[in-house]
Amino acid sequence: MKNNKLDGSALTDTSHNVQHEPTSRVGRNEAFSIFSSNQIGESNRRRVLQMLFDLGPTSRAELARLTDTKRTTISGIVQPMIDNGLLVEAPPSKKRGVGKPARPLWFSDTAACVCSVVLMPGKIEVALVSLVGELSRYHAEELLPGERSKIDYTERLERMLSSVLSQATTPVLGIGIAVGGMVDPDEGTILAMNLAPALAGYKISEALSTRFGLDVVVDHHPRAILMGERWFGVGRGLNKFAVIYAGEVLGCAMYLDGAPFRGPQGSGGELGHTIVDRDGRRCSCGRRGCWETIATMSWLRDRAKERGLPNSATLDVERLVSESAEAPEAKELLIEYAHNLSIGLSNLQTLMMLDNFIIYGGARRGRKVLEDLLTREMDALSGPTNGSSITIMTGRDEQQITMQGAAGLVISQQLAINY
Amino acid sequence: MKNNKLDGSALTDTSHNVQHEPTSRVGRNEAFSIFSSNQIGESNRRRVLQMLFDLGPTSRAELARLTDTKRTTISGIVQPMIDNGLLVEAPPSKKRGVGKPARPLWFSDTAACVCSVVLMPGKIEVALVSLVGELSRYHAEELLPGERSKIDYTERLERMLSSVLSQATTPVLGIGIAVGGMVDPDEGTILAMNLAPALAGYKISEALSTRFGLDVVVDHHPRAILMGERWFGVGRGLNKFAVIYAGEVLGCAMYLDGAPFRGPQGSGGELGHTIVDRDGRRCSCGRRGCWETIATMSWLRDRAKERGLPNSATLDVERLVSESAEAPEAKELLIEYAHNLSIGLSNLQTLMMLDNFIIYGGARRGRKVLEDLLTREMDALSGPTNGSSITIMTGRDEQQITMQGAAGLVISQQLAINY
DNA sequence: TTCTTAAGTACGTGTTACGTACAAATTTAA
DNA sequence: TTAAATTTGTACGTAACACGTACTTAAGAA
Repeated sequence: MKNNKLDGSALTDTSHNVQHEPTSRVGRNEAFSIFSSNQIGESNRRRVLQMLFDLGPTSRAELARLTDTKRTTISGIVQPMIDNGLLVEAPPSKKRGVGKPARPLWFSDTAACVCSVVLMPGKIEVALVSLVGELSRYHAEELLPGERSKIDYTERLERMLSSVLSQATTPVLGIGIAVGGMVDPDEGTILAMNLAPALAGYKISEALSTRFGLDVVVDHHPRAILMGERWFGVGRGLNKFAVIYAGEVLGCAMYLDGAPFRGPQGSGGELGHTIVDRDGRRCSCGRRGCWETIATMSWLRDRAKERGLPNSATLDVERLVSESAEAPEAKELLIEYAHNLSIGLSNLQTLMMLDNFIIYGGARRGRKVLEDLLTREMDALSGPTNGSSITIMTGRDEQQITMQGAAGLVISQQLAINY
Repeated sequence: MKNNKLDGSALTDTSHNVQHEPTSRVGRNEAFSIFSSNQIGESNRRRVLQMLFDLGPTSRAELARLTDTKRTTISGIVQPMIDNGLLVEAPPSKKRGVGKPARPLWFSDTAACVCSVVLMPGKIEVALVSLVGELSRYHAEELLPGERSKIDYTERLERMLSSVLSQATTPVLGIGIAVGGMVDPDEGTILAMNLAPALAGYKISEALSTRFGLDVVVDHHPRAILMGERWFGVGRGLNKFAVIYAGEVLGCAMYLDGAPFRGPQGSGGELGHTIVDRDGRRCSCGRRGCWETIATMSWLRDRAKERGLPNSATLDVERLVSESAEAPEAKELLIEYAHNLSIGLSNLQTLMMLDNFIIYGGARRGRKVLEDLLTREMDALSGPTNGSSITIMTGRDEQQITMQGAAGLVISQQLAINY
């Protein structure tokens, strides 16, 4: 078993990156359970690590205050982690008051890392991500349409992983995989992948965990972005926010009550296929008037063409924004796009009381202008009755956050508080 | 402190129903927390009680198997509860195999009860509900439109409570209140109540817990029904289901991941005001095309009038169903109603992967016929791709389930697993 | 220099579930 | 009728853990 005490003891295990028995996945809705005294320690270790992630470098005394426990309790929890090299004592903070200066604790640079994979129909990316979110050993390969058999993917993926893992200078906590398709995170299986049908049914977790002896966690692309924001982005410390992927399709992932929302077989959060236009156009899913029928990039281009905008076939949100400064027709279309996007966001807000949204996908290129428009449209929809302030944020570098998110999947599993 | 050990020790407290310090409400998303050994016991006691609620009478050995613990552990947890009279050993079950016969444990009839209140604009209901869901000492009073000042409500409520509480023959665990209006369950405050504006801002929890020395839990009507179904109805043991109140308004309450969904200030689940008809009619909330604009009773009557159905002004779903057997126009309207209802349900299913729905409100009177129509419409919307089977159930006696649900609010709070 | 304040540590205590061994109650088979 | 098998429930010592008190260390303030 690797690192199953979460005190960093695995860090002194020199046999890392070779055959191990991966820790078992424990879901949130296990059958009935009873705590044992042994589990207390495990649970509390996880809680402390989660706090550190959420808060940044924090002293023992501060942790004790926040948890309403004694300093001695925190010391007892973190000391083995320090001894094992997972945590280090940072130098005392500059602004000091009276009394002995606190020594903030933080993750050691050399403590551990996660191996991240982004698996897309035409591209495989692999890298190492440190516990502070830094990428290294990044490597990417493209797969041409002619070379997308199952064996093409698996051989290449395993070769890339071997290469990157062998370059790791710190222990690897696990392999996190973001997939551009449908996956079952519980089973670790790829269910379907557009443009790469050969991968349907691929038991990627089992295959790679057997091959490399590491925990393997899989999830789909929007949820990986969600975890990236949660661990290393603006979602750090937030217990409730959503990532909206607004591009050629409309994806959504939600962080609710301190945990990512996952339905059975990783489903759920299909905001793009909720009905917002009862008598609207037929959607690819068979329903009528799904959100996807009125707020995707292809809708935008179609609409631009209808309205006679120039170069509508290659229109993207960035260009639409810049053109909207001059051309009233472009501005009208931009507003309509924002309005249609805001309908989905508003429904999510009305139903789940989510009020922090991070925008990815093609809409991300609308940046501040689209943010402001969306905020205005949302306020108009919610009305003044709803006092809660809605925050719309534009995502950062999508490639980086996805890699970090794949790492976040592993971190989340390791820190998951199951009992 | 009353019953804060949850082992039934309060049951031997002869001073029940008088001044006590109510236990503090602990939310789910507390700040960071650390377990102590003492809290383990509390947590495990709650888990065992929750199991018993969910499973019905169950022996120690069975509980031990289900929790993957030793029988001795379960014995240690339940013995004080038996000693204190909360639980009793039922006679051995009839169907026996080899070995010593098991003694199922179950709640004692005389163990405890909850005082339930249903507070509606024109009506106050009070009763006692036993831990097995039986109502007693039911008492209701109506308030005429002329007598709805705040003092009218509070005096009458306190008098009714005094009367019913004094008739309790078993200790009262707390007072659960279902309110036909907007409430803030965290603060225990009534935010707004249609037709009874005087009650806005009434700190009902504080007032009653001071007056009667009992824990007071408040929530709104749909969530009370949700809890009624969870503890005493078809939702027993379910971790994921929704209650839909489809009447003059459209309400919704969700049980997700083993807990009722509550947004800040008790908000959330406002499915009725999600947009399903982008260019539809203006809703009372200011938005356009909310679900409420196409699936309420008043929509049904308006539509019946438009279609020239007889006695449309007094139409209800029961009559529509019976008329639809003969009159094609009635049948068409019924189908349209079912379709419009199913849009909201379908969106909930698509987004949150909910697939168990319990229908209350006027739509409840459609019973089997409407259930079947809704199931068919939902299947049509989801398409054959979605293999998950959706279950639509018609609620039972709304008055009874609401009282039981108000009791369930208290039970949930007492059993809440916060750590 | 001395006092005050705060951070971190050493060690004994109480709560808890666990493990082993045992008593009790019933069915099955000789 | 009797003995073995099987299952339920209990007694008691063990180990893990957070807690509480008292202590040491390191800084600023008087």
